[in-house]
Amino acid sequence: MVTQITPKSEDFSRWYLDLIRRTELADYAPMKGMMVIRPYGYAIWENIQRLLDERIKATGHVNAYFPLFIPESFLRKEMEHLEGFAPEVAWVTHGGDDELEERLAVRPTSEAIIGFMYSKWIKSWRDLPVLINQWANVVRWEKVTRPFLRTTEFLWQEGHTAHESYDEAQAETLRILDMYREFVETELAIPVISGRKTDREKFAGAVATYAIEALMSDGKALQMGTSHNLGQHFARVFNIRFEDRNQSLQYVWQTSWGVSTRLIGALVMAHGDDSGLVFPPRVAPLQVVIIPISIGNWKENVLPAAVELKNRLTRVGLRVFLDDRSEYTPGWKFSEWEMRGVPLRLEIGPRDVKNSQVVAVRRDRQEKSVISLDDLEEKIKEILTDIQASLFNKALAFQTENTRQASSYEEFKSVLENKRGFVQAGWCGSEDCEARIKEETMATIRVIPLDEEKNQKGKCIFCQKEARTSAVFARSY
RNA sequence: CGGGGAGUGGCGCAGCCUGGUUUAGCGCGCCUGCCUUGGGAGCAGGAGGUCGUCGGUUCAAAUCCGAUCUCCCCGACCA
Repeated sequence: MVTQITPKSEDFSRWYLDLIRRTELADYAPMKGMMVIRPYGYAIWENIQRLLDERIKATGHVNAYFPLFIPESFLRKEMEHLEGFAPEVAWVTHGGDDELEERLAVRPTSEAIIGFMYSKWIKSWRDLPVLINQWANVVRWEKVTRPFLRTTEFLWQEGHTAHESYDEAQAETLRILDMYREFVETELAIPVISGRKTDREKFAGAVATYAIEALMSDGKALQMGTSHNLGQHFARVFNIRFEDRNQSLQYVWQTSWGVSTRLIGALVMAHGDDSGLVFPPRVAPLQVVIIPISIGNWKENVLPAAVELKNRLTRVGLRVFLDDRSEYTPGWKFSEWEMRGVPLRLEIGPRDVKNSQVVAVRRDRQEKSVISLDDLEEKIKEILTDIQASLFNKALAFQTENTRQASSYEEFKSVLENKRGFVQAGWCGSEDCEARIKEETMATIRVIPLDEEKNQKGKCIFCQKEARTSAVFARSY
């Protein structure tokens, strides 16, 4: 028997942890909260990087790299920022045996060091906008960790931009938010809700934080990406000034934004099922696995056709693996690759060779179909496109089903207790109501949707006063 | 960081309460050979563990005591 994973329905959390290790996405490192992203998991990150980097560059940004260490005094310049991150900063106090004059923070995020450099680089309105992104690792000493969702060290991209005006910075903040939404929906096949964070939930040092939030299949929400309008907070403390078109000295307006390896955890939790992982073809480490049916002297009768199959598909740019290991039976391989979430499996045996065909089985629906070798490439691409779309549609249907309106606080509590999911309700805007709701239901305001106008406002779900806006609540990771 | 649970070959576990017949055991996996292969095959043989780590009690510690590291669950904090 093969090591089974805990069924998703039985214990979601254990299912998630079992699956990640069993499928070799990641493994625990011996230090608290740290993990190794193994090749199968890292391949997803590489796909995410490639597909997102294209978009970042297409919107005019360029990549650079800033230091891992940030002097303590830099972090102290923006107090709100420091207070927000202080509890989770790792400090370097020694270089070799010598104690440092000033402690260095291992970056929890790079606003401070980038702000310092921007003050050196920006002098004139002609230098603006500065649109820089970096792919990097950051460290946050979290108390509770979970592979991919929250680890002490994680990989991400962080964009840092500087602009002439508030309006321009705000436009950038929203442009990126929408870029993230489009990226996550198109490539990860995960539908999201875009919106603004409340002051309580916003980034330490930002004027406003926007986020995309998705629903995992256990009904809890996960923040998938954030985009911050930093206003002039960092510009003032790092003295990032430019002479504007009217020859007057101005502080720049900044933004910052990021997505992390957490997205890999989201893929697992949004699409996975009891048989294991289910990856959308666009980011799957492998898109097609070919399994030769090993009967008789299959190495002579079947294998050459399987190799040819692999070559044809590789030639058109697909990520293909031919599992020609003779020590495993076809049945074993079927289960194994299903667990690893490969979107499409092609079976080829003597029967298929004779008929110039392959048997295709899609992971999302476990459906078998026979494909003629004559129109192999087009057919496979077609199926992969369909899998990508149907995964998104399935997730969207789930999100729609699990997004509810609450008209009374009783209903609100009951939904969060029994069904979870997103709950839309009126909110008066008071932090007190927000805090009390969290205390009583464990739910937080995930976002205030961007298109507030369209939402029914009515009364605050908690205090019954006139609602200032509609908000989306959920229990979250 | 508080409350609870847990660390025993790669994985899942038993043994611990009541220290010594345990040469630390079982299932899966792994290695070798044969035989199989259209949904996780079978047989035979074999390798692999100073019981998380450090210290203490004892003639004797996987077992009792202390510390520490790590993981999991529930809270407080967070991409």
